[in-house]
Amino acid sequence: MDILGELRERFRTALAGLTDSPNPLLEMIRPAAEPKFGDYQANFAMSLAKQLGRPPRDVAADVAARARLDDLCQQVEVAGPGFINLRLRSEVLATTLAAALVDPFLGVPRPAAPRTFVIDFSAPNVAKPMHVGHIRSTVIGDALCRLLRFRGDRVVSDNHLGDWGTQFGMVIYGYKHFRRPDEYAANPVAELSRLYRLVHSLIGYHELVAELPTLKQTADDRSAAARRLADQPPASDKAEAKKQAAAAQKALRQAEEAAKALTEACEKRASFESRPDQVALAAQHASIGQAVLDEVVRLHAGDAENLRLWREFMPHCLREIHAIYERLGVTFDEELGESFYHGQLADVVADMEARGLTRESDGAMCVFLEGFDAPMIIRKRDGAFLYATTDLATIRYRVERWKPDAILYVVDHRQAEHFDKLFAAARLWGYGGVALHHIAFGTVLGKDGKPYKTRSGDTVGLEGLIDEGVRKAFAVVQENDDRKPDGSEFTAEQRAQIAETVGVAALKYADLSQNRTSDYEFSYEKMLALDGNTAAYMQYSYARVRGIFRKAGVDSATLLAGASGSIQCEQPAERALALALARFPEAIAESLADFRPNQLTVYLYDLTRKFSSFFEACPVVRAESDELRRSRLLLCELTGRVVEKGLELLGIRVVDKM
RNA sequence: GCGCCCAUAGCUCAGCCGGAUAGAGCAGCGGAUUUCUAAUCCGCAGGUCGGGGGUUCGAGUCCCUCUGGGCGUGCCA
Repeated sequence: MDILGELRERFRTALAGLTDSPNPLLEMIRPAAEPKFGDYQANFAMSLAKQLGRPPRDVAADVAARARLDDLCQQVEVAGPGFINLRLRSEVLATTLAAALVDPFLGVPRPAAPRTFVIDFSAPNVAKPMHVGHIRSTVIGDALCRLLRFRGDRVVSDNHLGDWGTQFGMVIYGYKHFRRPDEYAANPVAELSRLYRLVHSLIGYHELVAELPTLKQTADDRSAAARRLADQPPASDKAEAKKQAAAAQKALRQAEEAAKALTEACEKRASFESRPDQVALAAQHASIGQAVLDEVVRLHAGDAENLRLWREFMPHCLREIHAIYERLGVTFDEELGESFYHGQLADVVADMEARGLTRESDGAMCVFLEGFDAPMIIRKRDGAFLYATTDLATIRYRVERWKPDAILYVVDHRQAEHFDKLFAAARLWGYGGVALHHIAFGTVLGKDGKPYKTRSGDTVGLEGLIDEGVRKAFAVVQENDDRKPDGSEFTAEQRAQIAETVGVAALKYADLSQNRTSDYEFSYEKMLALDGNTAAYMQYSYARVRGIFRKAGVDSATLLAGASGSIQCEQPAERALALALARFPEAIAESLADFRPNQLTVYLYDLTRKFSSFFEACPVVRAESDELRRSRLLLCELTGRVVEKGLELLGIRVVDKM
């Protein structure tokens, strides 16, 4: 049973006749802020009293009486200005948990009308190695798929691969000019990756050199501006003088930043130029940037050679990223990348044109949208299409093929404006029937508060990130196993397996436990911490549950098949754990209300803490009576299952021992 | 310039649609182990929720404004 749902239904009946819109009021029934207020509290009486023009406490008492809660609550009291505090009967907890124990959905109610979601996430460029920037989309998107499916909705997960853009132009150009045939034959993925990096660095060098004069100019301008402000005589007015000082400070800071940027650029150039072979290559390929774009144009135009190379490279690139997905435990129903939509783009533009939605401007085909300064460009002056065009084609395809109720885009918050425009354009185009959501997330930052990079300023590869996490996890596993009082219990292979599970879990959990909208600071130390809100803490709780069953010599199946007997909640720690277990449905609902997996991590942390307290306070195997032992074993069993399921919904695995 | 986002304990962060005395972890301090995994538990200390104004019975949460920071901003994705 979903207790909160049941309480709301009781109050819905009680509110009949008092208000025409009970839903907002029912939303105000929630878990109690503090244990001393009970288990749940209803906060709507103050607001309802206002509407009715009656004293809030009277309204609260009246509605509480009409809700007929006696069978659910052992105590219902009106407190403060009109809060209704509710304390559940222990029998209600016991029957709720008994039902959850035999329910594959652990008490989470089935939806009356399942909906269909298309979830667009991960979407890496396949021509270059995945990096830290892909972790959030991949992990959050996967968790949302799992959560929605568990709730009973239909989900189509779609990896909208970047398989048709500039990155492929780089690889093709690299292959044509720099390939090492032997290495390509031996290890195509590594060689393609090398070619990508080489071309990328050559283009980067040329751009850097081209950019240098501008950087120098900016640095000079800012420095002059800062000096000018610093030399300004202070204003006589105090407030004005303060403002002046602040402006001078700011100008100085900007000047310093510009100078730093210039210095860094010069250092970068010097570093590149310290290798004569690189300089020679750069000189030989002076217009490599344009040449790469030309390769892309040829590919898009159907050039036989480039298309052949693209078809040859794709399987290698896909194998590379799939290896990472496998390690992360992430799968997709579809992987329809940009290339899939290529043939549909001209028609998208033609169709929108035919409907009178477009207007030509400076040679580009545009959709002008109300509320936006800049139009959405769907065909460039040179005739090429853009990602906006592909995104529109993708919406049309998805709507026609899957008829979804909603499409979710799990994409970096920096693209918010793009999606605002895209969704507005889609509505204009006639696709207003499907709900379109941008599930935005923040940036992964380094210790310096800037986007996470290696010390030399390169992006951090995702595979290396996982390896490092697993390596650090291994050290922890090893240390703890060595320290066990009865001697270590794992083989080297077991240690490695545990480390892989714990390390990957730490990485994913660290990401999922953040509010997705905020940036967060990446730290191995934090994510692999042994306590606090970390994956290891959850996994440890699960392992402890399994440990109890091993010690008790009971397995879950025989426990459940055994003679019935209800769960007791005499001890505060037992009751607190029972209540937390009964709230699993609320946690699922809360996580999906605004697509925030961190709501589930908050719940799991609360649950496992309560389990730890229970573990300390309440002996299970050595309980005073068989009845109590059985009751506690049932609590442990459900805890294990909820933790395992909760982590599974986050894409995280458990281990029996650690 | 315009637009969006952010500012909560020393640090990293929660805080749901406005609800009672703002919560965790880390770091700090003090306890607990002959006991089912101490990868743990219990306790102490730590706050002008960036400043100011407003709406409300009630504001960290909503509105206005200022300050500081991040991001985006017509032919990249």
